[in-house]
Amino acid sequence: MIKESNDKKINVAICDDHQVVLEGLRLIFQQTPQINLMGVYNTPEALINFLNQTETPPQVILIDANLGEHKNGIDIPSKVNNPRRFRWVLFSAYIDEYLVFRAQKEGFFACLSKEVPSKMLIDVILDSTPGIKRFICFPPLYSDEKQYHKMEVVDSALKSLTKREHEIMAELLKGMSSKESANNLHISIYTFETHKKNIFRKLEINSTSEFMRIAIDFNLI
Amino acid sequence: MIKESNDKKINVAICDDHQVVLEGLRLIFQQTPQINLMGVYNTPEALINFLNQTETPPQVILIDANLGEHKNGIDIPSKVNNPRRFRWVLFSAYIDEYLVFRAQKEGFFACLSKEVPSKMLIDVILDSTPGIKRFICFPPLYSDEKQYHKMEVVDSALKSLTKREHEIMAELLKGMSSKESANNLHISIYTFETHKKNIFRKLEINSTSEFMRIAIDFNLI
DNA sequence: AATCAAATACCGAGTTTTCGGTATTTTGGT
DNA sequence: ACCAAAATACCGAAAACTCGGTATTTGATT
Repeated sequence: MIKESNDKKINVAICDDHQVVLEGLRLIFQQTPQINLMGVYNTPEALINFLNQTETPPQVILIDANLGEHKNGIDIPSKVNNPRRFRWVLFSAYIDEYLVFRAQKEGFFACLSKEVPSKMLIDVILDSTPGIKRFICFPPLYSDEKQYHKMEVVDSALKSLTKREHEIMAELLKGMSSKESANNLHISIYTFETHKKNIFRKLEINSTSEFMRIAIDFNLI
Repeated sequence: MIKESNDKKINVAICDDHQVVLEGLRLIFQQTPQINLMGVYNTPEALINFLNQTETPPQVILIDANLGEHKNGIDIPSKVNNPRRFRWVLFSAYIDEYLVFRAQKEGFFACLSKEVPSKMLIDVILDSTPGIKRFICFPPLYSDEKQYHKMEVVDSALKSLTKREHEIMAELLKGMSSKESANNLHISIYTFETHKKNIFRKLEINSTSEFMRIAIDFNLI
């Protein structure tokens, strides 16, 4: 699985839950002399384990955004010791403003759609030498000031929610009435509405439909 | 791009908007003697064009569910002349009950998650000989009677919606109030509510949250 | 010219949600 | 044992939504 790094090749590790992508990338990288594929992982745990233990670290880590079972590649750097040792490249089937927003916050070097030709992927990996600071995104995304504000509000709001508020959110997402939801959680409808009110205030919204829309836009579902 | 069919190899065509998947599958199939890869397409249009014109049709067509820009691989068979000439295999990053439900309705032979190892993918393709009728799904999904009823209701309801009702739906999905939505469409709030009422009746639901939930479950968004 | 589906608009009653309060109990940490 | 945060519960008024009606206009088809 793991090869020794040799010469001046760029050492790369990849993580994707799709076997064909993994095997495809392996074959593609094998045909690229400048790249040395060190490790191929299909779960974030396996990758994190490798990164925290290896003595010959990769320069670049190519990681899929959607790793199944609600796991997101974007959360991986923060779970690795000294994540800034590596150049993280996010590789995703679906790219939207919020994904790019979070990728930048988490210190990713680039965010690429899986639609890009493999040549571009290789170029980005090979360009990933120390010194380059600019965040690379393809296809490029535009987000206006209003959108950016909303992303910041939602992002920090979500982090400030309590455990119970998260449970109320999960209940809201089922699309039932407050009465039903309160019953499900075995609490008074008043309590449910209070939690809801607090969530809405933090998210700066004022209706359940708006909440559902945010859930869609911000991948809460 | 297109090779002549030779001997007893299974002729396969594939369509996926992700370049690395396409290149990966090409390399994988090249290493599989029983498979002859006839064509590789990154848009449904290119695939449909090929299928409607070729004189040496493939036996199996491997097609990605999500083809970007709201295009879905599931809709392709119905756009091809005599689609039952081919064995359609759906290959998707996300699999849920509704996807499988629709795949079966559209006459797909199998529905596979992209998480499956390439060996399984190849096995399914090679098993795809005339005579086998059973629908293959991996990972297998269970859906109870209630879920199935809901899928049937929603599926037929969606087809019965008028043009305007689709526009009202799109507006609903924005998560705004009826007043705002009616304004956006330049119609009276009464009209908007009437359309909404009719949509709800067809979908057998009675709140906007429930509608949003359906939109999520049934990929209306 | 007649017909039918679709789109438009309105009414009213009952229900639910939204949101400003206040207040008590439970829980976790120092 | 104390403190602060979290979770619980309730009130009331305004707003919004749901849903049963009815009814007119528009557009396409026969």
